[in-house]
Amino acid sequence: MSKSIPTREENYSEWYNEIVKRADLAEHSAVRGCMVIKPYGFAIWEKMQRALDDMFKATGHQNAYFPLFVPKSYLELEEEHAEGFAKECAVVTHYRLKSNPDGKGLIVDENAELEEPLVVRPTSETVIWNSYKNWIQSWRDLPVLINQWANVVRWEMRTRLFLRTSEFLWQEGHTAHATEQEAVEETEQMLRVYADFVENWMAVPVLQGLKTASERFAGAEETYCIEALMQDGKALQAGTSHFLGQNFAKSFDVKFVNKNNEQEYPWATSWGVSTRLMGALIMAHSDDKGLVLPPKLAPIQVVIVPIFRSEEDLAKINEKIEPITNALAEKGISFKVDDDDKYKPGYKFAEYELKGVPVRLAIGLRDLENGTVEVARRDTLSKETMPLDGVADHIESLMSEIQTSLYDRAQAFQKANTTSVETWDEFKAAIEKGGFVVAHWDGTDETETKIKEETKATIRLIPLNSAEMMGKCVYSGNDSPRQVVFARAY
RNA sequence: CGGGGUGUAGCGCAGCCUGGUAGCGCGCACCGUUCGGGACGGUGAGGUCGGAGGUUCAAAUCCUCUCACCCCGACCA
Repeated sequence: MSKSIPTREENYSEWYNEIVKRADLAEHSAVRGCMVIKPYGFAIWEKMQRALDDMFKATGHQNAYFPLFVPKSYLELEEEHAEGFAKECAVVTHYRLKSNPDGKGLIVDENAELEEPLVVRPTSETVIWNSYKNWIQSWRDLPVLINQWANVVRWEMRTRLFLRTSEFLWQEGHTAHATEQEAVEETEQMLRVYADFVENWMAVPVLQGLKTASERFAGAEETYCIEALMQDGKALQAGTSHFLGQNFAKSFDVKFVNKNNEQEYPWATSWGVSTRLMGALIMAHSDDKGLVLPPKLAPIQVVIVPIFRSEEDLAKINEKIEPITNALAEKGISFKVDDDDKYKPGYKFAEYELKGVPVRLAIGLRDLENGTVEVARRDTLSKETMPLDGVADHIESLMSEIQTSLYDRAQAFQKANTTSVETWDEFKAAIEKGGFVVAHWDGTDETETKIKEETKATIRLIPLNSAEMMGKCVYSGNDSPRQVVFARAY
């Protein structure tokens, strides 16, 4: 194992790949486009899941589970949805193998073809609405507020660990409401939940807004999104929340009887975030020494490295460590004492920096004499020696300080890399430089496409609640009612 | 799917051009000395050379096919 990883400056994507590998987050599997999430990486995902799940429950949702397989005929029912996902579906056509009569191994049993092919879910709107048909009859059955944690498959041409894999883990919320207004409110509420999570747990600031028609989820009336800015100046869609109108209700013939005994189609939403958030987390905070994790999502918040020569030294040091770990445990702060004698302290320091552990304590014989301990912060790489007394309290406040500091740093970066432009030349220069570019757009697909072709920049979002501000489209010069946010994106 | 590249020990690589007993560094195991920013010495284990087929007395090396991964594009959370 070489000591250093490429710097962000040298090669950003290689830096990213190395962090994922070296911090033990994930690795490529033998299956094309799929990844193995390793225990340390999965521990972070589990923390994300826990926080999000609590937030979903707090907003009245319940978890359920729907099948992995979607009958092809279901997928076909909502036309735009079908068209949007058709190109990337894995399809199951047979249900049995048999031994190869011409040699060794197994072959598909041609006598075991399914009457109807099953699609491995790229998303679950269709199976779920097929169930909702039975669940929803009266206005009293509404709203239906369901979430599921699941894996989905989208057969991607080019994959990157966490950012885009053929199979990925996510949650998908699927709700049904009696009125359009209620569904829109749900859509917006869940977007705020996502923004809250990403900002307050991941310490990554996001922009919130609406997607343009071309970027909209297949089958949605409106797609809301949160967008985060990565350190290389590219945008990353971190979560989406869709207002689905009555499209799926109509396609699956789901109706309810309202208070006036009239048949109505319910209004739908769906919303999701995925293991892609892991990519956002990595790219938002990490540095050339490795991963940097916000305390709220770090599997190990504090690592304690005793510095010792003999077993006797270690025993003496452990006497001092024990009160600290007891106090940390009481405060609910996770820790690890690494007294492995195989590696030297310097090696351990580098290793835990690579893994992004927010705080490191080092304590040796010198400290025993002085009644001190060395406290190091991963985010600033700063160290201080402080008295043993009160160190747990200090760590507790460090946790929130680091959490806040990471957010502030990311927000300052976002601010510094958001440019407002008026002219096409300014626009091209700003896109080339990277970051979010705020500009007027005439609202046409044609202009959006032209801009994408010429600069590779896409409209990341139309900011929510932005005041009308007349101007001229940066590309066409036509009238534009408001500014939108452009960027090159992942 | 197009263009470029890479597959040889757990990891990183040399060897291939010019066919002839498979090597180096790191890691791993054991022993000793070390231990406050990636320690050192000694001994040792570990490889159907990505896979299949072909040429040849002989293939990591030459030929064909195939699979996987990486980088750059088109598609996408």
